[in-house]
Amino acid sequence: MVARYERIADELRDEILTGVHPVGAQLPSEAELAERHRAARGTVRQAVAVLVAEGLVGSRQGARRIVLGNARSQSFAELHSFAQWARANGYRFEGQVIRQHRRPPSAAEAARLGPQEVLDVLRLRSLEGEPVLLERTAYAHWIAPAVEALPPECESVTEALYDSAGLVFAYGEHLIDAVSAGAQDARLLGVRRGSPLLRQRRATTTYEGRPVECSDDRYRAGSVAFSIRNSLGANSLVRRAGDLHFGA
Amino acid sequence: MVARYERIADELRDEILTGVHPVGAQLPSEAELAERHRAARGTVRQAVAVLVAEGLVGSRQGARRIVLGNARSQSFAELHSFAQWARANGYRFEGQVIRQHRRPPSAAEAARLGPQEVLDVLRLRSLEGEPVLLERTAYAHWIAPAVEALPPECESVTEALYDSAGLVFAYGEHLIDAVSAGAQDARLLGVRRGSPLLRQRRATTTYEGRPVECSDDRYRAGSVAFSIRNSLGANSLVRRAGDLHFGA
DNA sequence: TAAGGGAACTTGTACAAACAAGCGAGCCCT
DNA sequence: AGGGCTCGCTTGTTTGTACAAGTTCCCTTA
Repeated sequence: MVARYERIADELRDEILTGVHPVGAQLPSEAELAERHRAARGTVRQAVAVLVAEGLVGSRQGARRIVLGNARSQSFAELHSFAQWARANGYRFEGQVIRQHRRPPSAAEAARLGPQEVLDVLRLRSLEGEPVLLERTAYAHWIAPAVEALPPECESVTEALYDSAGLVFAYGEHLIDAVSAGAQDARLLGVRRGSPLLRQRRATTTYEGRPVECSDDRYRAGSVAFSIRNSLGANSLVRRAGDLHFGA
Repeated sequence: MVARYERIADELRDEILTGVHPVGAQLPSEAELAERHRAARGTVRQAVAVLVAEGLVGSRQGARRIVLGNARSQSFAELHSFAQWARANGYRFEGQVIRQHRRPPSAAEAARLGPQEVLDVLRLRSLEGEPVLLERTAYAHWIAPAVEALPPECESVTEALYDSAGLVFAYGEHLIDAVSAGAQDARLLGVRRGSPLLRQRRATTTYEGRPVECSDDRYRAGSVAFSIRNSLGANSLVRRAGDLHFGA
């Protein structure tokens, strides 16, 4: 059962994406949309709130809402899972475990995942036949057995863990910066040592807030970019000081 | 006049940040919060929705809400304006225009800003005395005079343009990736040619959706990172294919 | 002609009520 | 002891109403 406001949001998003409401144009008023869909104004407001949160629509008191963009914004899953993102965009991709072993957690990992041993996995992923992403992931102790049971060439770890252990990645925190390729990075990604990599460090938890993994993912420069739309009202991406001068 | 739900949100956020509700703990139920603040349930829902959007709180049907994090998330302005971000975080910073001239727009710029001449500004910014950020910004024709009127060592362009022209940057689209430093980048930022830079390309518009600027900002590696919190429900940061194989 | 003052429209905030849906704990039965 | 079930609690969805606040545009007035 899909909620009413979601169906209205889907329909509106579709109209934006197909150009019925081009970029810069005004959206119908809430009253108009409410009548068209035979819904209460509150329901319509929830629907457009979805589009505002996606950055497709701009909204301010007193003025009609306007269309800001017409690019589909992807889901949490696609941000979180390389495989789901690549599949949703129709890319050819592979994955391969290079190394996998248990070890004591680092200080930073212990703070997030707890003091028990973590499962350290080094995974190389390729897009359109070329190596693109190197993942260094530390899995929490309690999920380690399920990860070890996966085949080394497993396409989507996220989906496999859901199927085998019922695990759902629900919340994530991501830190994005640029680093230069180390010796191992360079060898596995097929770039020169010192060449730029886009790094995404992330920590994810289950619905209950239980920590699942910490990861250091490094993308070959030029292979992927992260995109965000924001507005004065609300945004969640923030700039943070790195550790150049500030020792964090 | 601050909205009721915002005051409730502020109070709740404060309780989370000060540890009254530690990470992993349950938040009071909506009914409880409603009674405590003598507000309707809907108003309380609006308040917690703010915190959910900030990534501080996780929410799912049937279960009590839980605290996910306790780091303050910054505002749109701080993401958009280097000066406002640096000031809010108590850093020492400077800015200096290196070069400034009018020129015809590139194809990409013309698509966003229109066919008229743009004002191209090259600006170097430093943090704690070290050069950290190189901004290459193209301002739309209509705002160019106001930008040219600014002093070359202007600290905050965003604020100066608000004061002088009443300009408000309201919506932005950002694309984040890693590139290697070119000759000019290297010289001005004081790094070796080819060393990694974190690049943020952005396009911003006014409230009315009128394009203001396109910019290519390059941060020295290690100086800043971008941070995002997201959840299965909603997120706006997405991964995008770069132009390595896909010619975008 | 230009400035000023509304009036109509549109979005934002707040309240109240009802039902749906999911979670968790405790209870009962085997 | 363990498994299954029910019941109460909690969050999600929807409707309706009322007023506040900001925008837009037209019309009046100087």
